Order: sequence, then structure tokens, then C-alpha cells
Amino acid sequence: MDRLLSLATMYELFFQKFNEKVPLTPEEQEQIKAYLTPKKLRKRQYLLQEGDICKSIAFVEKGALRAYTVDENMNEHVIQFAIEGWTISDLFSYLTAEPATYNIDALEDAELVLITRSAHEEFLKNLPKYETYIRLLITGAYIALQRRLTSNLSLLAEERYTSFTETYPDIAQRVPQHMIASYMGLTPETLSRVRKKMADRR
Amino acid sequence: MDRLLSLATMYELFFQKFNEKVPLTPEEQEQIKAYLTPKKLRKRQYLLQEGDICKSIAFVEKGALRAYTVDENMNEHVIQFAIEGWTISDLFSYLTAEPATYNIDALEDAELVLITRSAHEEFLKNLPKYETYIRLLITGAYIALQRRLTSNLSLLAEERYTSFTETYPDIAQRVPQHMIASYMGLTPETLSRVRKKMADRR
DNA sequence: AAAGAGCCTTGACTTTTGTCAAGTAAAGGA
DNA sequence: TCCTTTACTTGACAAAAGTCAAGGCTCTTT
Repeated sequence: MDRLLSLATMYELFFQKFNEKVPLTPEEQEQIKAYLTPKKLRKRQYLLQEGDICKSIAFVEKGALRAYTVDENMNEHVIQFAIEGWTISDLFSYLTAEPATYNIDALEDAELVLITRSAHEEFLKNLPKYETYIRLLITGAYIALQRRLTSNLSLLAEERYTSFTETYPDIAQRVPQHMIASYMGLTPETLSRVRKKMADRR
Repeated sequence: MDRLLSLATMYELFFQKFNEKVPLTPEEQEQIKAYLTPKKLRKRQYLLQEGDICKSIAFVEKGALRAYTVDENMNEHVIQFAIEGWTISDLFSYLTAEPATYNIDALEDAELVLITRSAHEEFLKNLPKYETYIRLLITGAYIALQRRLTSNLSLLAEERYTSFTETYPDIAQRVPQHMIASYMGLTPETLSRVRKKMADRR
């Protein structure tokens, strides 16, 4: 495969999303590619386990992942989902090199593009566009998180669920219901009843 | 007042926090100062009203502010507090120039340092350290927000309140209880009862 | 000093959501 | 293919938080 073709096909989605935020020259893309790490994950495999140091930010080229915590009673709390085009990490652990408080695993077989910490530092030092990319990425994540929090504070279970399925129809279809319940701060039973009530009404 | 003295006293806290994130030379500080806008706000005055375009990020030198929404039933939902050393804005409106969904007002007489959008753009273009500052600022805000969300999803009212007063003892003392209740997604009555129960136990 | 507004508390009651337990269906591994 | 595990549902009951209403306290403002 020649280099131009590989440029067009490898990390395709990653660079598409990057270019939407910050346009890159082909040279810059090659420069970045040299530091990226591809990784495949089988369903149920961990990308990160609580207590480990989070060594990379993961961009999802294909598949689906989730970040979650496990509390004293062994209850899982889903913090975040990520499917194609999205990014997932334990940012706090990644940036501070403290042990992770999240687990991250694959809900489907997945192909990832990893930005390791050394790549991250390399880019921040030598490629101003990368800092812009990261800034915009985190800004978007911050705004989305603020919306999620607001909806959790002010809406009932059914309204939250409706809003979730409208905002993320693809995730709602691909992910087990009990994880969506957890993501919204509900028990599986409650979500099941909410859905039944909605179905009974139509 | 000579220039060096004024440098040391004006916007003091703003530059202290900035330097903690990204060290600046005196020249850079002067360059930034030239674009900053000071603003005083009396208690109850608005910095931003829902529907307006958010024109600045506000750093709090003195006083206390809150961001909040008002729903159909005229219930207020507190999104964020900011006291000395913290920053507050409707980031979505600021960045997209869409109408704000938040109100921001002063809970105490306040002194602010405003970064207007034109200053923001000027800095991003000509001062790489500013982009780093903003990136670190938002990253910190993102991580804090994720913690808040997690605690809302997995903790009971009393645990959330305890965690809040431990994390932000200063805010807990300066801000009316019903706003703290709202910040945690509780009614004033519920928070009042939670506090009574805690007091009765000791 | 009086009037009003805002804030906090308390009680009685309702609604929402969680817990526990059981059962069925579907998916995945040996 | 069978067998185990996992996911989802449903019912009965419990706990948490919300609603409505009233009263008292404190702070402004006049």
C-alpha cells in the first residue's frame, strides 16, 4: 500500500474529526501519525482498570466502549459511553499520573487510536494545532457534560430517558439497557418500568 | 502609581492564578492587561441574562456569583457558583455567540476581570500561553464537573451535602441554603431536613 | 419603628424511585 | 447441543425526596 493511500485509509475517522476542528496539512498529518498507536480491543476487554495509571486518550475508530466505576456494593456506575468518532479516557489519571478511578472496557470489538502521554507531550511541545484540537475537544466535552448534569438535576426519569434517546439514538440502540439506566442514575427496574409506561401510552 | 506597583496590585488574583498554570513574563502580563476589562457588580446585579449573548468570561477577584437557569415553573436551578479565584461564564453562548441559556448574577458585591470575546481571540492568535491557560482552565472545570455528576448519580442527599461542604466550605458558608440545595438538585425543604438530621445525631 | 420580602423550618401527605425476589427469555461458552 | 450466565421484566413493598401549607425569623427599606 503506498503512503498516500495509507494516509487516506488509516486513522481515517480520527483525522476527519481532527480536521473538522483544526485543518491539517498532509505533512502535519504524517507527523502526527508517526506518534499515534493503533489498538484493537475484543468485546469485554479492558482498556483501563481502576487503580492503574491511565496511559492514553483513546479515539474510537470502530466499536463501542464505556467508562464506569464500581462502588462498595459492587454496583457499576456508567460515567461515559464512546462510539465511532468519540474519545474516551480517565482524563484526571491521564494528566496527573495518579491511579485511575474509572474502568474502561469494550462493549463491542473495537478499533482505537491511542494518544499516549508521551505523544501528547510531544504534540503539545511541537505542534500548536494539537493544543487547539485538545482545547476544542475538552471544551465540547465540558459543554456536553454540563447539559447532562442539568438534565439530571431538573428532569424526571422519563424525561431524561427521552432526551437521551433523542440525543444519542445510536448509543441507545447498541448498548444494554441496564447500562443506559446506570448512565442516567436509575436502576434497571426503574428504566424498564419507564419504558413500559411510554409504550403503553401509544 | 508607577507601572510596576500597579502591575503588582491590579488584577492581582487573576495573574496569580494565571501564573500558577502558565508562568508569564512581566511583559506578557502587561500585554494581557491591556486587553482585560475590569467590572464591578453590586449584589443582585446581572452579569448575563438568559437570551443575551454571553460576551465575556469573568474571573472573580472579589465577591460571589452564581449561574442559574429558570424553568417553566419559575424554579431556579443553580448551575455553578464562583468566588474569589474562580471563573464563570456561559461557555456555550460565549463560544458560539448563540443566546445564553443561563443567568449569571452577583450574590455579593463583586469585582471581576472580564475577558471579552475580542480579547479572547486576540490572545489566542498572538499569545500561545493564553491557549494553554484556557486549556488547563477548562480541563480543570471538566474534571470537577465529572466529579459532581458522579456524586449526583451515586450518592444520597446527605452524602452529597457532606461532600459539598467539605469540598467548598467557603461557599457553603457564604451562599443561601436554598441555592446550595438547588445546586445539589434538592428542594430547600429536603436540605433543611438533611441538616436537621445531621445536627440531631451529634 | 413598621411593613414587606426573603429565608429557613416543620408537619402532613404524595410521588418517585429503589430494593428484593421471582420468573422468562436470550446469548454465549464448553 | 446443553448449560450457564446475563439481560430484561414484573410484583410487592420500602425508602427517599418532593409538594403544599403554615409559621417564625431576620434583613431591608421606608
